[in-house]
Amino acid sequence: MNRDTRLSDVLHVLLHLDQAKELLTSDVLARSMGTNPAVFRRTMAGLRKAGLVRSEKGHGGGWQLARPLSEITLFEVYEALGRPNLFAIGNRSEHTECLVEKNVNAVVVDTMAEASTLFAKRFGEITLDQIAPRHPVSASVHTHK
Amino acid sequence: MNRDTRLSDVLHVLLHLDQAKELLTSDVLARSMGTNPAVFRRTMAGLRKAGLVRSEKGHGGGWQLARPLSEITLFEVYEALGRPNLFAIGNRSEHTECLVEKNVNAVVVDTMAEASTLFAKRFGEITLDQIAPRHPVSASVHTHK
DNA sequence: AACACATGTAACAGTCGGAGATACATATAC
DNA sequence: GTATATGTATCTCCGACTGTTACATGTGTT
Repeated sequence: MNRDTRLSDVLHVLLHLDQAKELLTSDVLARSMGTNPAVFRRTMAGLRKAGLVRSEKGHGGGWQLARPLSEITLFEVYEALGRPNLFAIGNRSEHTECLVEKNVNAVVVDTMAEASTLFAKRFGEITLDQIAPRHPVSASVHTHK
Repeated sequence: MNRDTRLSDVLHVLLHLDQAKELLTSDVLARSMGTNPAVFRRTMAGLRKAGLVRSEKGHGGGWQLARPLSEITLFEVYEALGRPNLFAIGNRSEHTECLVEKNVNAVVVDTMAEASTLFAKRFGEITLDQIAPRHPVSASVHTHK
């Protein structure tokens, strides 16, 4: 399956936004993310609704952080993306008459729930400033390729 | 993304195999799994190679357990399937020059590794007899729909 | 007002991996 | 030899993220 890279993509962008003094355009940020502006805006829409970033239209417009990195947890970012599915595995049918299948489903679901809790815990503990490089090497946004 | 249901499918089948006195055919087992014989055989091929089950060709042939449920862990089954990918999320590129991206990738990868360890631990602790219903309600294999 | 610039979003094609389906070779019991 | 079952190759189907194009909306400049 194709890996859903939105979380890591968006984190990357947020850290770059923090290093920037002015607004950065979708065009520039999409390039740093390795994709195109439309995909970028689609992905960032949730973060804007969640109040993590602001965007300005028109001449001189672009994107900026709405809060300092220290006040944004990784979990909030994950939620703002719409809590995308974490797992590639699962049960064929959630509701079944078969007792055997019920037991199997329970084991798989329980383990996934545990893992899910672990994700939530770790992500909730980490604020974005903890991920930012201590001594920013460059204030410029790089481009891919 | 489509959920990979092979693990739960196969567990389901193994528990039914334990309840059966004789060999069960791919046709019967595929029906109980809710799929068709070819998919079933493709999925079970790994378990046969791993020595968890045996299969006999020809008239009166079919499948049987090669070991008692108490000597098969959930983790062994997972391995026999070829350790299918557990997660739907990931990083866009594993190797990058960007320091920011490196940090982000590390956080995501580390958390996934932790979750992966949790899966391995839980799965390793559980033998299949622990999932089997205590008092088998029926020795017959049900069919879907 | 006209224009350039930037975001917002809809609509549709591309991609990748599991799942479904068919065909056919191989092996075994009767 | 025939019926029965597995073993496997080869397609197509499907769903979710990704990529792309097109166009509407809003904003600053001249």
